Amino acid sequence: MTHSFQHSQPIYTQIMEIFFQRICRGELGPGDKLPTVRETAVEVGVNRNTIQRSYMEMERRGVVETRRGQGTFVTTDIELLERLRQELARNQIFLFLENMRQLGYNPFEIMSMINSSMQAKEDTNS
Amino acid sequence: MTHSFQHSQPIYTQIMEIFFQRICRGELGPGDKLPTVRETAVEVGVNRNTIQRSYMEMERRGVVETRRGQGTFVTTDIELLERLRQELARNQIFLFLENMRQLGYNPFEIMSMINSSMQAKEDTNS
Amino acid sequence: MTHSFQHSQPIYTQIMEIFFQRICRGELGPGDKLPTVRETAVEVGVNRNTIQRSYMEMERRGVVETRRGQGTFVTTDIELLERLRQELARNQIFLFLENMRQLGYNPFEIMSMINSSMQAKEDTNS
Amino acid sequence: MTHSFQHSQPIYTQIMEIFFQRICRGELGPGDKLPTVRETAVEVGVNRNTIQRSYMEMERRGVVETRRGQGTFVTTDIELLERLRQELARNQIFLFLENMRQLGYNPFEIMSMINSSMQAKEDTNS
DNA sequence: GTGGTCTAGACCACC
DNA sequence: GTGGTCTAGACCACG
Repeated sequence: MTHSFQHSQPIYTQIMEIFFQRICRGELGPGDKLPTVRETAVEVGVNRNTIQRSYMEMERRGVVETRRGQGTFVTTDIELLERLRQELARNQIFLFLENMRQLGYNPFEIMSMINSSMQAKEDTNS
Repeated sequence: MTHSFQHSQPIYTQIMEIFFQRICRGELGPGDKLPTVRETAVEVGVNRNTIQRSYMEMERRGVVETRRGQGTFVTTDIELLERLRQELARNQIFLFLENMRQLGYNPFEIMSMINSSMQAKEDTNS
Repeated sequence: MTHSFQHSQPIYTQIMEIFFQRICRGELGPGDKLPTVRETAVEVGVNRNTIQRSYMEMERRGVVETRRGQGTFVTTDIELLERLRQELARNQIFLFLENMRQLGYNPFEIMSMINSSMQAKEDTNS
Repeated sequence: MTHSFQHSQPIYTQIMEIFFQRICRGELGPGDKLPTVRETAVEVGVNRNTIQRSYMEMERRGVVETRRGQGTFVTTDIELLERLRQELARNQIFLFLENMRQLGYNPFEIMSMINSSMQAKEDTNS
C-alpha cells in the first residue's frame, strides 16, 4: 500500500490520522504493537524520519507509547482513546456539515435526509 | 492547483467529481463555460486524454454539453442539475454514515451528535 | 559562541534550556524576537534542523510563538513565563541538594552554610 | 565514559575537579589508588599529557601522592580532605545562589524554597 | 533488531 | 528573508 497524500497538509499529520482511524475503528486495540517505523516507511513509501515524526506526535498526544528497543504500542488508557474517538467523530461531523452546506442544504434538510437514509438502511437489514 | 489522486479509482472519474462539486456548489452555474481541456490538463497536471475522457463522461450524463469550436458548457437543464446535487448529497451522507459506523456510533448517537453540533453553530452565528 | 554539549542529553533540549535560562533571566522579555533559526544554528554550530526542533519544542510548551515569515517570539503570557521560572528554580534546587548530599552534607548543615554564605554577601554589599 | 568539556576552562582543571568530586563523595577514599594516567587518558578520551598535568596539579595541592613505580594515591591527610570537601561545597553554594539570583530570587525566597523542597523530600522518605 | 538524534541539503509557503 | 517539511544517510542507546 503506497498512499497518496494531500499537498495541503503535512504528510506526517496525515499518517498520524490514518493510525488514529485504525485505532478508533478497532483495527489496532489498546496495547497492540504498531508496525515498526521502518516497516511503515516502506509501506507508505516515505522517509523513515517522516514516520518517526508521526509516531512522535502520536506519543506526545498520549495515543501511543514507545519502548526503546521494543517498539511502539497503542496506549492502554481507554478513556484517552474514547476521547480520541469522540474527537474524530466531531471532525467527521464538521466536515460533513460543511460539505452539505456548500451543496446548498440547510440543517433541517440535512436532518431529514439522514433520517430517511438511515431508515432505508434499517429496512435493508430487517 | 495540482491535485493528488487516489490509486483506487480512475483519475478521470475523480476529475469528473471535482467538476460536479464545483457545479453543485455554484462555482460553475448553468450555461457557464468550463475551462478548455488543455487548460484543465495543465491545471491538474495530467494528460489531455484523461481530461478529455472526463468531459466525455460528463456529457454522457448530460451534465455538460460540448459545442464544436466553442467549448464545453454546463447544461441549462436545471432539473438534471438538481438531481445531480441530490446524488452528491446522498453520496456524502452514505460515506459519512459509514465512517461514523466504523467509529462505533449507532444511528441514534449520530443524530444527537449532529443535532448538538448544529445548535452550537447556530449559537455562534446568533 | 560555539557551545559544547553534553552527550547524555539531546542537543535540541540543551539549546531549549539555554533559551529558557535567557528568558527567565530577562535577557529575552515577553514579546521579544528570538534570533532566527539560521542565526542560532550558526551561533551554536549545529544544524538548522536541530535548532528548528528546539524552537518547535519551545512552541509546544507555549514559551514562544512562531509567526510564519516573521520569526519566533517569546510569549506574552506572563503567567506561563512565571511558571517556567519556578520550574527552572525547582530544578536548580533539586540538583544543588543532590550535589550537596553526595558531598555528605545533611539538610541542616546545608541551611546553615547557605545562611552564612548569604550573610557574607550582604556584608560585602553594605 | 567519554566526557564533554567546556571550552572556557582548561581540560586538565576539569579533569581534576572530576577527581575531587569522586574523592569527596567517597568513591575514592583516603589511601585509594587512582587509575593510571594511561587508563584515565583512554577513559576520558584525551591526551596522556593532559591527564599527567591534572595529576601533578592535584599532587601540588596535596590531595594525591604519587609513588614512583606504584601509582597515584589519595592522601591520607583527612583534615586536608575535609577542607577540600568544604571548598567544593562552598563552590556549589556560590554557583547555586548566583543562578537563583539570575532567575530573580532574593535570599529570603531561596531559603523558603529550599526549606519546602527539603520537607517534601523528608515526607517522601518517611 | 527497536526507536532517537543529527546532518546536509532541498523545496515550499508566507510576508 | 522567515519558519516548515521532507529526504537520504549516518550514528547512537537500549534490549
